[in-house]
Amino acid sequence: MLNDHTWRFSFPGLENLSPAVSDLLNKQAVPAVLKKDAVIFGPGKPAENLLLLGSGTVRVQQLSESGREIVLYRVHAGESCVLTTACLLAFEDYSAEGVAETNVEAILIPRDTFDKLMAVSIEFRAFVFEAYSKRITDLFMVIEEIAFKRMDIRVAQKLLDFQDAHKALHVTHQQMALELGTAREVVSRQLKEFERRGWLTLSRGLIELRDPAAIGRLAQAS
Amino acid sequence: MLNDHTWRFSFPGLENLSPAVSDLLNKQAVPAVLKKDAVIFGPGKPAENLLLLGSGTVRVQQLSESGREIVLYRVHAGESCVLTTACLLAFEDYSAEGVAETNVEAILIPRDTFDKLMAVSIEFRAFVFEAYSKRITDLFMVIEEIAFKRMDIRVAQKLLDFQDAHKALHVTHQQMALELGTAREVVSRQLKEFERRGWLTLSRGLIELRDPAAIGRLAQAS
DNA sequence: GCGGTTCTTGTGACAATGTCACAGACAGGT
DNA sequence: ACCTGTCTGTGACATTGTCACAAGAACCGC
Repeated sequence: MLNDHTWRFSFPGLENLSPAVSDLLNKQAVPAVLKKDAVIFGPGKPAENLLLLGSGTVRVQQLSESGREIVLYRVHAGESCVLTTACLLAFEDYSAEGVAETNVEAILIPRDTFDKLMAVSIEFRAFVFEAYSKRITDLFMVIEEIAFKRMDIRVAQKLLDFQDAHKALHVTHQQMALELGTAREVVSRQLKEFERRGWLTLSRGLIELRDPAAIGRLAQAS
Repeated sequence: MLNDHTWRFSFPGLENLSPAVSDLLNKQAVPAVLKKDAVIFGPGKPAENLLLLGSGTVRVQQLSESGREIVLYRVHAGESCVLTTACLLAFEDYSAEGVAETNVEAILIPRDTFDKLMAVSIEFRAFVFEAYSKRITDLFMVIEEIAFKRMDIRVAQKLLDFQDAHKALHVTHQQMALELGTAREVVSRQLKEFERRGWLTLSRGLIELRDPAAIGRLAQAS
């Protein structure tokens, strides 16, 4: 599916390119496949290409010295991973990394092609700037959450966000803690408290929501 | 100083523009002066221009519903404030705002001139992308700090960062708390503890460092 | 099955941080 | 001096983070 030029239909932001630009993109872009859990960029791994995701998701997370982590945001199909070009281009050492959360089909755009596209296409520029804006607002939201929001509310929100079609979550407490940037014990305690209230039931690697409405009411609380 | 075209010498990132590009910039850029404490952008204040700071600083901060705040980063002379164009261009409601921390001399670049410059100048593109990268890494560092670092260490670091030539800080505890995204009482307690150890002396609106070396040792601690 | 191993979860004790309610201290104006 | 608003100090308590450790559950080889 990625070796012809149909892949670009996955990118709503790139629909209105002029034929010449479209052509350039088709000629220079390199399809690639990344395996689940591959580290796409990270401390000491400079990236040379802009990444466009055709399928799958990439998780961007921050590591701390003490071993704790927090998920900053996810890049989904149809979006570009601007960090690979911009953030890693020059700046000081920081410890964010990007990991393929599933198998990923992606398009690599080399640096000079990227630059050419920025020069010739207003649509491409809009596409890139939207990506940047989205990432920055994502980071703002993360900061707001960790700096100002109560942990029980954040746990409740994650439960609702991550539940599947059967109101269940196949995650460990440790994985929840990583999402929230806190310690596993904190998550365990909150979940246990929710279980005590009858809002959910816990088993190994599985959380089943029994009263999503109640959880939702907590998640709404200021 | 801003009504001729000498202002551009303040911007190291814009030194190597070609004459034609330089000319465009000189013709279209609009000098402006912003008073101290002016709100440059914020919730419900869309901005239409890219801002280049000739002098002064702009503080970008996040507000919470509960009234607490945190400083995200500062824009200094010679830098561009990318949020004014990109972040506010479309996205959902968030509550960051930019405030002139001093009187500010700035250059406004209208949206279409900005776009033109992005199209024609590789140097200008590099300038803009560096600005974006810097902001994103700034935000990463803020997240790392508030999520993973101990408060006593963060207070110690701020003391060293903000001290003047006489090892003193003319700030209130409330202002320190805003920098750190915490409550005033927490800062007061930490400072009192430092005073007890003989590291500094406290008086109303003034902190005088007595043993910066000791404070530095704490600031270094993992 | 059985023992060994690893991953996951539970828990208590304690430290660090955040919240709330006040009181007192200080500076400036009148 | 008095009033007023701002700034600082403090105790009590709630929430969150850290540490140490134990118990359960899944998995594997045998």
